[in-house]
Amino acid sequence: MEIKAPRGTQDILPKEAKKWEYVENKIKGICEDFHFEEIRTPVFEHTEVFARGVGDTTDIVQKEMYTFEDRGGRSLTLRPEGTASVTRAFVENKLYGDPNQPVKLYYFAQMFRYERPQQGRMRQLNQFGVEVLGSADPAVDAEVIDLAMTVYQKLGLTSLKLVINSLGDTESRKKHREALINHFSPHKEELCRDCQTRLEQNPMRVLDCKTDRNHPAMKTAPSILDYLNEESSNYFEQVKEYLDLMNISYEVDPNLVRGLDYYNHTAFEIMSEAEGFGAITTLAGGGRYNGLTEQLGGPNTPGIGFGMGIERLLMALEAEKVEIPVKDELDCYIVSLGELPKKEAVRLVHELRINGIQVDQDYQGRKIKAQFKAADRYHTKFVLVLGEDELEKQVINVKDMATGEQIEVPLQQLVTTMKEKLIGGK
RNA sequence: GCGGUCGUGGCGAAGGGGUUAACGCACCGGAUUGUGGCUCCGGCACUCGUGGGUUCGAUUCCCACCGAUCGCCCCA
Repeated sequence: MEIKAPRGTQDILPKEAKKWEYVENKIKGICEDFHFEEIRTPVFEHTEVFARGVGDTTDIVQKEMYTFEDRGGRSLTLRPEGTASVTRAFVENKLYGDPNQPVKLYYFAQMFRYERPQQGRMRQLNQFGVEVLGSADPAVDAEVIDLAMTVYQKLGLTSLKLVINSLGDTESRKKHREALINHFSPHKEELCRDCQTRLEQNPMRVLDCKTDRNHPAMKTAPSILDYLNEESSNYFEQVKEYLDLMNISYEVDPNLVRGLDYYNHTAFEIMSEAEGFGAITTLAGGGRYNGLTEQLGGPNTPGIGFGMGIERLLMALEAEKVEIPVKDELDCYIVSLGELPKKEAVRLVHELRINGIQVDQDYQGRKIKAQFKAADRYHTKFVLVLGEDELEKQVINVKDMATGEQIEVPLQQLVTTMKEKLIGGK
């Protein structure tokens, strides 16, 4: 075993890929119901898109990016998340000028983060995400949260927890920041090393530190909710009101901070509470980012979105033992015996297929018994047996694998007969 | 980036310094000149993760590396 997939990457084999396909289709249908449209952006961007967008002090930018130089000396980065890319595309393509506002977008995309892999944490991961740009209506915040919750619920998950918080606007955050620094500075030496640097760079993130969660200063730390100015506070109240109207239950956690710099106002996270889910519980996270378009050189446009891990979604479905319906059947399989019948089989397979009938045949030189076994493994509905005798009579034996019944059909009528049988059987 | 556990055929899994590496599943062939799901018989590991060391001899002992897995940090 010499060549292996790079660390933190995985192959999605057909059996698993069917589940992905099911989940993706289901989600796309929900996006259509919510009137979101798909956007596809490049896998890599200029590094500054993320450095400026996501924020220099974040873990993602500081230690998790796949950054490389291309042959022209440009610094490029494989996207670690979706919001910065979509916002860049929004600005670059002047979607703010589109008469249809807000612009409601969704994406399925691979993300890349250089981390130590473990279950539910890959270096190449898949996210579904949405971004709404161009509206500062709190009903949009509620809509976006509703979309995420709807996805999980329609897929069959029940053990979910929605946690929300408000990070306030710039003014509120500034005041809160000062309060935090004043509050924690006397205890600085007692905090963990990470928190000591966080205190300087992004004091808010001290709040969701797990190492220091039991430090007495944590409990008395100033809550952002007490520092929201009237506008921010009203905004948050309205978001909650809309959630209430839709009967979406949530928990307010003033320590929910989110790791990325661009967030303000609404922040939220959806977690799984399913048994046996391991250490990782976050299924999706998102929030509002009203200043981001400006940082990426566009006009000031409000935005909100979330990212949802597909790997984790599938894990959650498994943890809750939700059955994913996958098709594992084959309409027809031609068993041929001998040289001439094999030639005729090749022709027949082609003919059936161009008539929209699913069919396969043996390519391993198997004996008849083994061909039947193969057909059985494929869960074939009808096996079509063609030997020298049939060929001479210009007929083929059609065997219904469920009942064991076998009938003789003239080759010329095979397509029509099979069409009838398959439509009737569905 | 840090710590624990692990690495034998396609899969699951025994073994243990000595030369033929159990067993089960799957697969292929036969019993049944051309018909699946049962039964029986037979076949199926030039590198026991990779590299180095100890030894007359290593898959088995030691070291390093790689990978997987669980946890920490952080997040999707």
